[in-house]
Amino acid sequence: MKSMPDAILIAGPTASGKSAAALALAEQAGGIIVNADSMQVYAEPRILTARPSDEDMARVPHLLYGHASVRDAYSAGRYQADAAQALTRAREMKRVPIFTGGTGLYFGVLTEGLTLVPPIPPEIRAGVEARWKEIGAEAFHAELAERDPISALRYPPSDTQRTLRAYEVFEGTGVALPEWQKSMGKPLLAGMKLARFVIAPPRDELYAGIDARFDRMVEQGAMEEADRIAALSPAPSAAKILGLRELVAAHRGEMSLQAAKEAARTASRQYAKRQITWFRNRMADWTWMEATDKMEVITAIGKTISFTSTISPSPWGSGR
RNA sequence: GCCCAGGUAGCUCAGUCGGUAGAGCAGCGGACUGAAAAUCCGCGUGUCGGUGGUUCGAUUCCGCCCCUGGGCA
Repeated sequence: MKSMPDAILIAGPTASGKSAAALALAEQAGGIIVNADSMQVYAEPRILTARPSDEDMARVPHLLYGHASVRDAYSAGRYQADAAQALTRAREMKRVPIFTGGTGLYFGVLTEGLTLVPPIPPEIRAGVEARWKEIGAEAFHAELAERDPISALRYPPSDTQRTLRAYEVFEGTGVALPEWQKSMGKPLLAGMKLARFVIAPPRDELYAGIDARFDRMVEQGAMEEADRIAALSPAPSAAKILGLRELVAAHRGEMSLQAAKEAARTASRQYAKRQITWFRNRMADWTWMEATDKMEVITAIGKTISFTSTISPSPWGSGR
């Protein structure tokens, strides 16, 4: 049967309703949902990261949700390996993988690939970070320029994240990052027939949804969850879960709950804006949907898929 | 009622010895290759409370009015 693409990708900003849409779609299409969100991979937080509920997970198989610990350093590289496994698993189960999430870089791993840089040993990473702290951004940037002039030119000293990365790649491998980047690894979904969607509700609706959702999270115990997670000393990758810092501060009485909520909501809105910027400029050729109602979304997706594919009269069919 | 202080960007405020005004935050646009819910870059969005007067010219000086906060009663 050719009615189904090999994989369906659903990208959308936070609180866009993409998870609900993916769930409904997976039920109809006999699919399996694969996470493409950098924060929903963690096991300990559930409320703060808006992970699918146990009930949802029971309805349709889900992969890569809560399979890592906040204590571990997660990364795009690890996601690549995990997603490859998930893809294999979906094939074994004969279910269409529906990659769902909001992390543009992770979708990049799926559709564009990642440079094959060897893993950098944690000791080296720690050493590089210590060096940065010791001599300061400007001097650090100057040292980077001696090792990797191209990256130093590309990234300003203020871009901590990228200057650290370039520096540690050189320290760890003896080869500059741009050298590595000349050869790109194969995209995980290379050669597959894809149906790609971006769910983008109108900005004001999205923001209103974000605000309402954060209140709901707090009612559900997000503050206690935040405190529990902070106690685990999460790795840097997990420590930036939106709202975590604010709610911990509120829990300790260093900030009013009101102020914490306000700050977290603002941070979430800013995040959604960044996501939209990525989608708009990097996923311009995907199919865009404004719909906020999940039924509208799956109907729209169904139409697109049946239109794209040729033979089967029923896009959802028994499809195997 | 009287006396002080203040009314300038969405918010908190700076400033103009008279030549139509800027910071932070928010917001908007953009970048993005292993921490990406991260990191970084760019953009000021305004009847300067209202109304008269002085002046070539008033957000700025003067009068009156309105509003807010504090004090005295």
